[in-house]
Amino acid sequence: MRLLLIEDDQSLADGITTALRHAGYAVDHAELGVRGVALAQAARPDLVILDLGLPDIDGVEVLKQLRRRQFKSPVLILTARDDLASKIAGLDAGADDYLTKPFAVDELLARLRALERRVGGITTAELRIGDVVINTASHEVTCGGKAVKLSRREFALLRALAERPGLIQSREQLEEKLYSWGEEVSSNTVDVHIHNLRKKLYPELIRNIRGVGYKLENGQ
Amino acid sequence: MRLLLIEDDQSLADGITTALRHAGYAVDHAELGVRGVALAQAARPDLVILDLGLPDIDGVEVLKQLRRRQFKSPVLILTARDDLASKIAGLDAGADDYLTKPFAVDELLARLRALERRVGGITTAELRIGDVVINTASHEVTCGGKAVKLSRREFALLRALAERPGLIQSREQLEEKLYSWGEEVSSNTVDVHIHNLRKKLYPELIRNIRGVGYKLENGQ
DNA sequence: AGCCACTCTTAAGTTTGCCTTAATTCCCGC
DNA sequence: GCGGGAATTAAGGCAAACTTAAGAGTGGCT
Repeated sequence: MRLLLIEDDQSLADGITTALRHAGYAVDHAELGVRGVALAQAARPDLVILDLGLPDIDGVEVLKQLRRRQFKSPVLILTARDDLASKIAGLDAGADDYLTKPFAVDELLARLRALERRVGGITTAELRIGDVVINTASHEVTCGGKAVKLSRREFALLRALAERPGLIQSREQLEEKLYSWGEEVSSNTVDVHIHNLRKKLYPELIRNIRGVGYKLENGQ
Repeated sequence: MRLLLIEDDQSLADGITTALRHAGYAVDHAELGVRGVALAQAARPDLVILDLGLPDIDGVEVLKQLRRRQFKSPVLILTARDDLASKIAGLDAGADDYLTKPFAVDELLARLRALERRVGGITTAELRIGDVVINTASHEVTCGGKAVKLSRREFALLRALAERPGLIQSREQLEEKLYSWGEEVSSNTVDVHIHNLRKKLYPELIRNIRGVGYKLENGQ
């Protein structure tokens, strides 16, 4: 799951970024509105967090530009506690949710999950593939009822596959979902994580199509 | 993946077309707006690349006509660098992305992939020829309900044929669709794959026209 | 701050399965 | 029947995928 954060306050941005990365998101970060618009088009994030109080362009204007360019991913806006006017303007311009500063990171994470679900058309926080159950909120995974402990990357990978069961995704596509800009890997990392997932769950769960990519069996 | 290019500049169109073919797309090409609208309805492409500067109808008008006729596939528009007005008009008329000329082919390919991804779940990724069903997303093929395991090249070949049922395609044309630049083969590879496909599916599916090429029977 | 545990990335070695090649046979049209 | 395109077959080579292990990096705990 790829996410774009448009936020000028460096320390706040750092905090959010690390928290989100820990939660398994690939996070891109822009400090200015113009850069945010560019990044949104280049990186095609699944979610955007947009601070309305940017130093260059007004945040609402950034949002309008995005929507005008057919950018469809949900946008969550961050506003100051008392800035009701721009909050409303933001929602009118196509924001999907808002959060007033200051906020708890857990709250942010919860809202993001809700947004993901809303656009994915999914109603529960659980993904099921065969007898593997993935809880996207608690990051818990069970296989045949037994809890399985997955690391961050393993979880992100499994989830990326589970969101589109049956669909084949290439290594490159999967890497895009796991890694932010400047985090790119240059090895067979995906292979290794796939291997570890197969070991922790069961080998037949993830199938490889030689020369094409990986997919999850379309769970019965 | 089937694609329609509406572009009047012959040399540009040729360049784009070959690049796209090598990237695995089945490309139809129209030089005029009217013809583009007709082809879009006849060929049902999964993606459209539309140059806004056409000699007959205005490109934006083409797009409006398409959308008015319930044409749902994503459309990427090509504009001159400075023609901001028609770019915006294009987006408002239902374009999904744009690219300003001149552009690098890689950029175009990247955008197309992004568009595919965006609509990935929406477009039905199934081709049917008689009782052979080809799922391009999961690379699964069934023949009379039974799953058949195809290798990458076999799948690509079957897909190339199935995208144009009834049309005779020469070995050279098929090779072009299977191999990218610098991968050319110098033997009867296509023959062999055809043979294996016939064995795995059924012999009558693929017909040879002596001296011309191969075709799929126009599914009953 | 320092230590410990855990995870991630890299890279090398191994396995696997597919693709190409090419030789041979088949068959269609002349 | 003859020529040439098409079908068939089998094997070797090769690249993709798998496996393993080690070292770097990270975070957590005391």
